[in-house]
Amino acid sequence: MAKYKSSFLNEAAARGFFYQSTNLDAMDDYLATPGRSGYIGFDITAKSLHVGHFIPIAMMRLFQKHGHRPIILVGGGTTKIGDPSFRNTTRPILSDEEIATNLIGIKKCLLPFLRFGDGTSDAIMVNNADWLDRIEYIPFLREIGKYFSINRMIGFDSVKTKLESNSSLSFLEFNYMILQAYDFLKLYTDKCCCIQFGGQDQWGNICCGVELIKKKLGKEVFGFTNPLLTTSDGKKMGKTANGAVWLDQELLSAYDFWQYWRNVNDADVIKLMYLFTDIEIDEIKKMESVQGQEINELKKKLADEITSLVHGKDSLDEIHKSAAGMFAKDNADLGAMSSIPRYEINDLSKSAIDVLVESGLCESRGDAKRLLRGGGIYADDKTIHEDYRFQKENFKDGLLKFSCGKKKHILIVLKSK
RNA sequence: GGAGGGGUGGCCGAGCGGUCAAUGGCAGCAGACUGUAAAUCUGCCGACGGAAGUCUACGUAAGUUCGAAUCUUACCCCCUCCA
Repeated sequence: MAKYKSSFLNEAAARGFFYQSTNLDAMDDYLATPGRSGYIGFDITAKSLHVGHFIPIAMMRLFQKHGHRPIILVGGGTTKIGDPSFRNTTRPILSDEEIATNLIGIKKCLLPFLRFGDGTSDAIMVNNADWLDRIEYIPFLREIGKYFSINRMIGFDSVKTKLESNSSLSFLEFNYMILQAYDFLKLYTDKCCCIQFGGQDQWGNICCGVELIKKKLGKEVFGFTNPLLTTSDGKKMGKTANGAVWLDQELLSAYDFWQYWRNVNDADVIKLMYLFTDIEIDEIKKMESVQGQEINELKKKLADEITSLVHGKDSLDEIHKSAAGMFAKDNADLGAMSSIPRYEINDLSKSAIDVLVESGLCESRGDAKRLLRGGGIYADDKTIHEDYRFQKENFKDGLLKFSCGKKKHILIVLKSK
């Protein structure tokens, strides 16, 4: 039944992580023995990872689960250049300080997913600034640059797209793939790392590394890419009203994180179960037949699984309480909903508009007015208008639920003077 | 270095002296329908103001005009071709 000799590949393929790879048979043989090393690179352009990074992370987790050693390469060096692949805008170049701060945040994001340490399958983290920062131009060109064919490089889709889109590709950016290839070479020689993982957009860059090692050392190493994480209607996943779905609690609360998964498209639920939960494959298979409204239960399960992985199991209880209170409208206990943002007022004469703007529920006064006129603002689930006045008797235990649309809520706290 | 084409709101993309806060599309937000889903339909979509209106915006800076996103000049940036 098993398609591959390697248990890792079997599970990775079954769960939907496989997009394409170099010499699959040889890689399968290689991975059939535990204790192998594979790496994934992250650019450190922000201080947290987000859902866009989730597939590679989940896959490294799987890699580790099957007894291999994940190497997380952070691009302290390459972030100073910016990967131009498939992008039409040049990435902003970050300062050394920003990169250093981001590095810490990223490590923090990875801790729940991977076991770091010194054992054979323990993850390690390396920073390519350690070698890239010290490169000397002429020796580098002579030792590495000579293996790259410009003719070939401009043929890569990642580059071609950029060239055809009427945007310029600077020589700086053009070097990105060479440096990434060099990373692979470096990890191969230093850490005996024979596999590079990445998103499908990294294919060109990954192949460069595989080829470099082949040409320079005559050794075969492997590349493996994941499909891009998209929703069933073809959009990129990972955006909420507030922006990206960050893994860092400070950038996105556990409650909002849970809500994100609770609200995914019906058609994506099963796919996400396979990719991001630890639920056994056979068990997920049984869920595939669930239809209609029942899917909501699966979504809750999905949200629970992923949230407890990222933010800890303990966060769930509180999230469930808040969610039930906000959506089931039983208004049981506003006081218990600590996941819902609060905003204090001490003056009942304050206008609804002021509160909406100051609490962050609306972006500007104009925005607040538009929503009020359009009937999109609710106090205690009843539509309110611009002339709304706060009244003491509307507060329950000093709390009043204020909502923008059906999903964004805050609790107004009445502070008695 | 030379010749030509361009830089417009989150993105794409019209406009080419007044009626332009700027057509249209995408994205976004809200409403209806639902299941805290999708699709669909409706409305909104620079800021401030109750409103009249005011301010800020069409690469940057000066200028011509009663009046400029639209014309002129300089500068910056991008693209294409030539060197």
